[in-house]
Amino acid sequence: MINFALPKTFFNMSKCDQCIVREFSSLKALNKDELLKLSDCKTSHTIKKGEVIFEEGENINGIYCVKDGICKLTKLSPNGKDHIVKLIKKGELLGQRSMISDEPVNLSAVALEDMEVCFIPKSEVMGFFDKNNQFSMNVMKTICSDLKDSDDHMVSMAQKSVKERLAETLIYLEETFGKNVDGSLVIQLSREELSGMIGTATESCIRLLSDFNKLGLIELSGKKIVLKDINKLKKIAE
Amino acid sequence: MINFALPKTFFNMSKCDQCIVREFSSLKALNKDELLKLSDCKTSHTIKKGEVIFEEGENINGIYCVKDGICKLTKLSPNGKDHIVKLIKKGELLGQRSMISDEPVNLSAVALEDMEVCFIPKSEVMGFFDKNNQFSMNVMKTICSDLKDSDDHMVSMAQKSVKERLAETLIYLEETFGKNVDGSLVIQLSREELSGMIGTATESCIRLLSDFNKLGLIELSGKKIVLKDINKLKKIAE
DNA sequence: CTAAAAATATGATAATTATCATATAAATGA
DNA sequence: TCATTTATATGATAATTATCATATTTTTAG
Repeated sequence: MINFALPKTFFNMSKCDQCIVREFSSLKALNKDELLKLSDCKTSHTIKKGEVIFEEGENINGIYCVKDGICKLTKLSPNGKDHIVKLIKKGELLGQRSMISDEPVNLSAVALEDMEVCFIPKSEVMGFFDKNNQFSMNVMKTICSDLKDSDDHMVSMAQKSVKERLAETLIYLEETFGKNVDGSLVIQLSREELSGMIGTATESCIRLLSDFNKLGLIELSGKKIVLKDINKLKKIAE
Repeated sequence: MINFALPKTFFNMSKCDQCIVREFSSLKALNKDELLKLSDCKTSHTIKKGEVIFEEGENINGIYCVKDGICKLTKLSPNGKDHIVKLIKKGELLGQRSMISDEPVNLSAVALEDMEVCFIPKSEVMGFFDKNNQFSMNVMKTICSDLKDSDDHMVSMAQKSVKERLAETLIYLEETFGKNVDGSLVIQLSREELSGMIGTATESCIRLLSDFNKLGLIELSGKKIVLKDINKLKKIAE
């Protein structure tokens, strides 16, 4: 997305019907009138890398539409570590479950890159829910998909070794977020974050990355990770 | 529930508006007319302990309402072990996610006790969906609750030790399914099943149960497990 | 640009967990 | 009933993973 660094006021004025990422989410079911209403009530926000969009336990009273950038959804475990439950990229919505359950969010959202997000108040979304069947069906399908992913993920966490989980996660990152021209993963997580995704100590994660590197499965240069042998990685991940 | 071992035909005739477990599920939103329609199209089934209701990958084309008994929802991991993702008791519905996503089920359902279940065809449920807003909202909230549970569960699996997970699971079993007059857990899982819930080798699970027993946290007698010191167990589970 | 802080890396060691072997107890079926 | 299978239990050992210590590299702030 080209951003000419327009002043925030203008950005706030931007119309949802011209927003391309809308097409990637449940919002694609909204008609012109609904989109106009949406434009009026939404607020746009710039989030800097590392900033928190919302925190576990908070009442956010609406949903966020990610216009640009990537964020992590984390949950603090009693052992003091943040587990990364999910990564969210542009086009996706945040806070749907919380809104429907009428509960505080159970995950924190933290920007991994600079982000542009729009906040849509609950009242507005619930209105679409009542009147637009396709919209509510879309939301429902998204949450169902999240549930399936989460169940699958749970089984991986419970049944696979750390090595298997690391291989699986590296493949997931490449498949979901792609690679740069030099072949390196577009999404750059710190070793600590990667550990927080696979559920392991940071040192163990670093050690396994070194092993993969020595075995020629990946290539490490600074923060960059290149997957060199996806087939072998897939075999490890099973 | 008292069951006089009525012939199956009579059982099939039973009316949904007189079914008490309906009140525990999303179906409570249905009105009299809808319940009559439901009675006509549902089929009732007796499932013996150990029998499979549906299997991962199957297209079930409807949902099951659990009238009596408990079943496990499992997913086969590449390591050959069945992971128990969730336990389902009477009053709950099965197969909602699959129906909404219009996908095969991603979990298998196996009876842990003799069960009575009713099958409701997809066409019927989807009709309620369109016409009864409260019903679809109930389903949505159930799935949202499942998603939250699954995310929480995922973090436990990823971040907690086997000992912590075992303590957590024992408490969950007592809180969810209750205890007998002698104080033992109502739900009786084999050691292998318990291992499949916490994601560990059966021997490790047995060993930890022995440890808990020796520490006076639980009492083992045959298949029976009595939680003797819930506070300490909770502390272990964190 | 440089000092300080943070992230990454690796070694040494301890703790956890899995695996294999084997014994005992319980459940099942003819 | 008894034999046979299956489940539970425990020991010995190996493999995995975490923890602590300490370099080294990279990033950040002044």
